[in-house]
Amino acid sequence: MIVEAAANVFREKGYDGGSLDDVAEALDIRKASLYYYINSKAELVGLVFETAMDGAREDIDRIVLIEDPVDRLRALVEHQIGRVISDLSHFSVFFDHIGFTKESSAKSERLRQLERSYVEAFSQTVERAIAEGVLPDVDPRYATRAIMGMTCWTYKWFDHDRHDGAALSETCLQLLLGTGQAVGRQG
Amino acid sequence: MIVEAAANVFREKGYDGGSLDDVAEALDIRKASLYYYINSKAELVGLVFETAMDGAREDIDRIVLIEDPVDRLRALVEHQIGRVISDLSHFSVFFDHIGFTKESSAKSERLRQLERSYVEAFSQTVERAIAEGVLPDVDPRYATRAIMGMTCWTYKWFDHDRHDGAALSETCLQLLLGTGQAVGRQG
DNA sequence: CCTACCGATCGGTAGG
DNA sequence: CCTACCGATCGGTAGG
Repeated sequence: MIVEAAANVFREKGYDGGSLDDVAEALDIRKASLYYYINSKAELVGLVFETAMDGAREDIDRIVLIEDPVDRLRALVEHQIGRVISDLSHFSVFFDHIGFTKESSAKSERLRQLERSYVEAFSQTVERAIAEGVLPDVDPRYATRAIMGMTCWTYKWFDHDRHDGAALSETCLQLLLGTGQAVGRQG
Repeated sequence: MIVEAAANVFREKGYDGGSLDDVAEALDIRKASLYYYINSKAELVGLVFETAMDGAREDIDRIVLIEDPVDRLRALVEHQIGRVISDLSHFSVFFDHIGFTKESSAKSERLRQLERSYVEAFSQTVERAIAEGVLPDVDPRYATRAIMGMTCWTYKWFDHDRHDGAALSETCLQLLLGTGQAVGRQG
């Protein structure tokens, strides 16, 4: 698919560094032919964003409904990491090139809102975990960013041949929940 | 300084998206004049990397020497966050455009080694925290990445007008140490 | 989905 | 530090 090809190109070379010629070459067609499917390069990268977002949004609405606090936090971390590592190209483009769409078109405005509502749901889940005592009593704004960093950062280094997503999720959860023989934690 | 101007331009527009004309304009000179100071665009972005790295390296060598496990971990988190937020432009370029220097010149090889030894020192500090029981008994490789993500991710969202670096550091530490109240603060 | 092409912009150089 | 300029590449269009 054209969106997959674009995601791979933009991941390797960046949005500005990757050309439509590169995308076309990956599809074994000519650049001009791309315009049969898309109207502009900006629209193409918008489709990459959308693909990354749409999948992630499905999960989070379901996660919010989980009742057990630990299960809910676990689901949040596992799904964030799972989404990112199963779609490294899309998320690389999404994370490193958001804000490049200068135009405030209806499309990019919709994307920005999609992202906002995603962060909002993520944030609420963290807030509840704090209120329920599953996480320490910290500033929920910073805790949200910290946990997003912990999980999203994955796209910078994760390699499917060398790393294991489940083990990573487990590590993150243990760091957050403080389980294990942590000092001053029993009680 | 020319490196500061370049960092700002590359942060806002990316390495490929930001032109030498942009950098020159920020300095109120002509593009050709930049070549009195630099030999290429790649060299310029290399100088941006170097600036970000050199500062961070100073700290970490000192942090490794701290004896108290909690103090050492605290210093690691505080300095990582402190460096990133005091140099948002440089680190944005560093994190999002590393690997773009295709040439394996002596310079870029030196930079890659600088980065490797930095990650190595960071990693050792996390490993020791696990061994000493300050962090849960998790895979140190993933724990290193998780903590780097937690702290480095800051460059994506931190705004000096709206956020407080010290409060963020405190939140990260409490999440990691699992204490409701701050640990290791009083003497 | 193609060939052919355009205007704009880019990194970099000549020569002062 | 400047004016002037070059070759290459880019996103996008015409017309089929």
